[in-house]
Amino acid sequence: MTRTGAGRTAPPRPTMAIMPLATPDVRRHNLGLVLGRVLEGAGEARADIAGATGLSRGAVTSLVAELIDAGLVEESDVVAPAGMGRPRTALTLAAAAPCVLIALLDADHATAVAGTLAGEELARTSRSHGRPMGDPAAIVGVLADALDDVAGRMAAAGRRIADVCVVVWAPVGGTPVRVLADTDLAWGEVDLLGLLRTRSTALAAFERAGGEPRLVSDAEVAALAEHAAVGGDTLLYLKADSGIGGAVVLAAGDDSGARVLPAALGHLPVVPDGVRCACGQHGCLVTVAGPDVLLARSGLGALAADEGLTVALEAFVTQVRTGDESAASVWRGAAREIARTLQIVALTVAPDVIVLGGFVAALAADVDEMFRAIQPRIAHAPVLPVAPVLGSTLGADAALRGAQRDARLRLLADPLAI
Amino acid sequence: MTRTGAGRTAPPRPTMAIMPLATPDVRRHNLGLVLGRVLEGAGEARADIAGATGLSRGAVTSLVAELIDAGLVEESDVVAPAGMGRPRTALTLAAAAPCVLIALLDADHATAVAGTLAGEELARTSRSHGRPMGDPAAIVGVLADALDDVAGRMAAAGRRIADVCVVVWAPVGGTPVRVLADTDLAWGEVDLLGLLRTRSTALAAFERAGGEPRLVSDAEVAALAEHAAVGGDTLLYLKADSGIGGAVVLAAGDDSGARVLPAALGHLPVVPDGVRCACGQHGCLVTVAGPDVLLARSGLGALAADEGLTVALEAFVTQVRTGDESAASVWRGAAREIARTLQIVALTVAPDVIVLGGFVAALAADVDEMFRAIQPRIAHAPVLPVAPVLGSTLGADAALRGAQRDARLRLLADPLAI
DNA sequence: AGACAAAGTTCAAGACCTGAACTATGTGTA
DNA sequence: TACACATAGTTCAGGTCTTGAACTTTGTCT
Repeated sequence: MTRTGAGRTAPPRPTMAIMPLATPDVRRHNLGLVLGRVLEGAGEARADIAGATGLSRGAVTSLVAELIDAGLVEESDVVAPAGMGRPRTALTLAAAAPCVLIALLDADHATAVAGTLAGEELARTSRSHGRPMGDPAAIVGVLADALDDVAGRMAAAGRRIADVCVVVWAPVGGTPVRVLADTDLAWGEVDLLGLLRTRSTALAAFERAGGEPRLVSDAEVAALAEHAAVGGDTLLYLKADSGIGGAVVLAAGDDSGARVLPAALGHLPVVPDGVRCACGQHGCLVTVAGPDVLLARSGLGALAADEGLTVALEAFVTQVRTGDESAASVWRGAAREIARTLQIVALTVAPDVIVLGGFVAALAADVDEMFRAIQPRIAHAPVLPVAPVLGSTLGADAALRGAQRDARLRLLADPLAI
Repeated sequence: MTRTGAGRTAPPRPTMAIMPLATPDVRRHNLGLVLGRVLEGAGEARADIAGATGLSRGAVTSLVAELIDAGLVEESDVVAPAGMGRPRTALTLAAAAPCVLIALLDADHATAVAGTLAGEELARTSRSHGRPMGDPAAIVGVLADALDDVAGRMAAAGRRIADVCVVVWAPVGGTPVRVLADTDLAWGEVDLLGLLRTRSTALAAFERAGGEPRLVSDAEVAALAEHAAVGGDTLLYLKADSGIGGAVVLAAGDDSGARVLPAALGHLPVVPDGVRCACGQHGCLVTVAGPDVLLARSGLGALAADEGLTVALEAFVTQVRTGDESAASVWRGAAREIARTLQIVALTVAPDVIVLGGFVAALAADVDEMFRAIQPRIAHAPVLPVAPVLGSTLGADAALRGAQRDARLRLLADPLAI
């Protein structure tokens, strides 16, 4: 043991980026506010927006006019059913408004989706990539094809591309951001955006035009989608598919200030001196509650090998829900460990809600029960309600919807830049 | 096990409090920006502020004039040593500017401190409260006396009170905020602000004047102070005095958007099926690394009973640092558990820095070493540097300084309301 | 004493929002 | 059919703020 005083040093202080505000910043903010209402509400009129945002009607008139000029908003032909007085003119996202591209890489598919700023899906291409272990290049080729296919259809429809977001089923980090050495996917550290840029003409064109594509992990955007769906200020998300991941969403009042912390929940060492994990630690959550472990213990390993993980996990869930005692017993053990993990994290971030995604969504009630059972006295204080553990209702599209939401929040910060 | 579908429901969605911006909001923001520079910099002139903030010199002139009118800023007589040209007129916080009151309750003292917005200490009163277990009312009386004493001195000096912040050595939460059932302090759930209001004329007067006193836990404000001192975007703070607490600071770019999550690190159940803890769980960190456990194991229990916890812990640290093998052995075990706890939390919030406060600050290098030793392969990816574990350099005043900083950040959001 | 340099002030111009007056466009009733 | 009424949307004067350039102030240097 060393006992030298300071020893190591802290990272450099980030430059105090405190910016002054001027009148144009007000305009930008309010434009985002108005456009957000147009996207959110189903055909709101100017008067509705004024009421909802607190802006004066005069200001809304001017802001909407600017958004219409920018080609983002249209006056809908459909005049809302009025009561008395002049009928309201419903506002909608312009039919030819720029779109958002999401490229998603999950356990066995490469999917590209184009959507409107409001989250409506315009086009989708999904291809099985066969999961060639250890070779990101092959997978990237499949993803690039899907992306270019969707981008081509958008070009044919006369839509510009406002944002590109690449979602990958693995942890992500660093600057510039890249896919990290992942123990589940068996990749090394990969500059996925860089690889994709060389294969996808659409991505290359987007970057040449000054766009800045983003790379995110599926857990963080899925958590964002769950937060939008279920609410709450602080949300803890745990997802189990072929591995276990998670994220914490902290919403600063409104959603636009939301911050997402990716959390490596699957590799939380919850069993001291437990089984050695591929990540190098001992007793990680995946070693006691990982999908492959559950399948092997409940005799579904062969099915997984034949039909794939997704099918096997569905079978497992069915067995548990139909009362198969063997499967139920395996699941009880796993649910206990998941509940313990959630408890540990809950003590450090105090979530208002906990959401389970992936195949555990259907079994969330069990985890909720166990989670409540292990609450310490201190957390039972009446003023601090225990967070409910909910099953995701978003299904497989959670990550996709979250990525779209993420793109939208980003673009609303400066609508005229779209 | 129940398997009913949804089962429980999520908490109500917070009302989307997205506010429109108008020109007065710009003014408020920029006033805070300028006042912040005056507080931060040592006698900066208008031109310096213009350069640092990006505001035009004309705007700074106007903003400073308004702050001077409000009695917050003064032109210092001390003209800075100039080179060429007209000498700069240094700006400082006004000599009679309103002050901030901090009332701090720790393991054995009740302390009240008055400070300027810049953090300079104006008055302090500290009294031993004898720690009468189970009786908050007696302690509150001592704290109220200290607070009123300091407030009286401020009144005599002609200072208004801009903010009152009560810091308590225990977890805090709920709405309205209160001290939670705490296992270390042996209190129940206490409306500390309410109790204090009935005993302290200063607090009652402050509230009558429209002020909103705050109640925070020492760990969260101490974490804020450490963050200000050491930097980084995400900071994980663990503090061990008579108990173990912690907090996570997330700075959204600049410091003013910082968010602090109180974390009950001492009650993280890190040893499954371990010793039963007073909180109701098993194997909490305090049961294996709590100060009283360490003292008992190293034969310092009697000293603690005689001379108090602080003295005994100092003795323990000295023994460890001077190579007493018994103490060192005890500490090695505790340091290992602390490092494991930090590792678990680090996997969920990915801090840039970890800071240890309390008596472990002096032994941080050991924890740092162990923390690095248990990093899994995945975290050794070159793009994700392992967070350094640093010992606090702020000492016993960390919570106090953090509370002052918290008050300042709050007041800078609307300087004219001061 | 006069040139020079930098700090600080003043003010016209422009960007925005508010609030009130005004116009547009329906429904309900006589 | 006509007229009152209610609600949506527009226009515009007034007020708040910042910018940027011209101007004043107050020193040092030659």
